[in-house]
Amino acid sequence: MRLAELSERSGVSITTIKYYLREGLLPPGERVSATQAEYDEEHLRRLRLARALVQVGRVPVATARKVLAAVEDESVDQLTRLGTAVSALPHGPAPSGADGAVDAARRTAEEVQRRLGWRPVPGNPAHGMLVSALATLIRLGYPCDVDQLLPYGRAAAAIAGHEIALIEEFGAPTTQLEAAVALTVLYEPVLLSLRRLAQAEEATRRFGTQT
Amino acid sequence: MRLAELSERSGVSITTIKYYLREGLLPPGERVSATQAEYDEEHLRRLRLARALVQVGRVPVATARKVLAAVEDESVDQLTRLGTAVSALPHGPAPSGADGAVDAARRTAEEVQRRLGWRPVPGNPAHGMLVSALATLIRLGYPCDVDQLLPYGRAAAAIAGHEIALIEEFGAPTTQLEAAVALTVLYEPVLLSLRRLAQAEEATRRFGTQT
DNA sequence: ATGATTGGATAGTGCCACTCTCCGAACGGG
DNA sequence: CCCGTTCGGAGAGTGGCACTATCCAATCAT
Repeated sequence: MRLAELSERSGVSITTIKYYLREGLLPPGERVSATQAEYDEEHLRRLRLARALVQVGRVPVATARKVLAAVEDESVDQLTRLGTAVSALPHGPAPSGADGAVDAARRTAEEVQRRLGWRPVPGNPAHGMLVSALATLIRLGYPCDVDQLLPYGRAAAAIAGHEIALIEEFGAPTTQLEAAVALTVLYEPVLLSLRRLAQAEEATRRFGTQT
Repeated sequence: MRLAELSERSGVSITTIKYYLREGLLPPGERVSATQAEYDEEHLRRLRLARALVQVGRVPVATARKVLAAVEDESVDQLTRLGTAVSALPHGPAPSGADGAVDAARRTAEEVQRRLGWRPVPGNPAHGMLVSALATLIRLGYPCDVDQLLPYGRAAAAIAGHEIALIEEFGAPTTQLEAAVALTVLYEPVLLSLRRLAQAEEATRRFGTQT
């Protein structure tokens, strides 16, 4: 198909697709002549995934390029590709450094992981994200001790189990990786909005009966 | 205290504090002379909360102003203030409109809430956020039927129950509202990073034994 | 008295996701 | 074969946003 059709079927404007091509989010189409290129269903899927990452997942364009590159890199094994792709996703700023709050947060984070029976993964950026968020809570004076966090951890474990099982159902390796990335990013707003809805439900149940 | 001390104790640069004052994130200090103003501990708390919302919660400055204004608006009752504050938080784009995916997403969202026993809250922006995210998943061809979503909903309910109970422990109404906003926003990265850590744990457990 | 500091206002910076505009080559109906 | 249309590509420009650099006059400390 041509650029115009790709644009129509994906709902992404032609100029934006050109921009994505320039930024490497999308591989170039198969050149059929000096000024014409042909795109296939694979391009359409990639474009939709890229669009979802950028718009829904708020992943910066440069980051999305790395993620998609890792998904397609067939030179390494599945688990490494998955790790590379997920590590490239945004994680917020790393903890500032020498700070009492950061030290306390780091200790809490490690204790939580130990209590949940998770093996520590030193290089995981999600760990830095957790420490940074906990340090902020501590600085604001809000409680975030281990007992507070365990319910979150158990909820996360339940969800993750579900997700990994779901991903296993996708056959081809690249399809699995695409699914892993898509589900990791796109279920974030689902989880957060369900949490807010649950909060609203619980708040009205406790604080008031009307409206 | 003076601006300089407020800056030092909060870790926010003087120019940024001035910017926040201009944007209404922080009430002006008490004018002690034509060119001097005095700030108190309340300003420090507000500043730290605003900073956390903007930096960690990625809340736009204009949005943070509305949220903080709702928290301090003592002219209405607690639950309304809470609703206003949380509604002002960012929710991503609303669903596009006339689209088969959006319709299916809306039906799924309502069914999930029904199955979880949550009363439908029509005006809640979190609902739009959920529908929008589900529509994106549907467009990408990933499963997000009711059975997939129920574990997320149950996890969200468990977490929300914990949080509302925690908020009730804060005495003063304004303090409670501040806590509600802070916990809603600042626990988001905590929850998401725990989910990613849980995914990593589960993935290594199933897909490989080393690294 | 006087140099430093303070609070306030205005304009500018840097980043980022697009988007506008132009170009020359190719397609295709007549 | 002709010519208006469409195509892909490339560089510069736009708008939004979170700051930030600079300046100014009043005031404080010595």
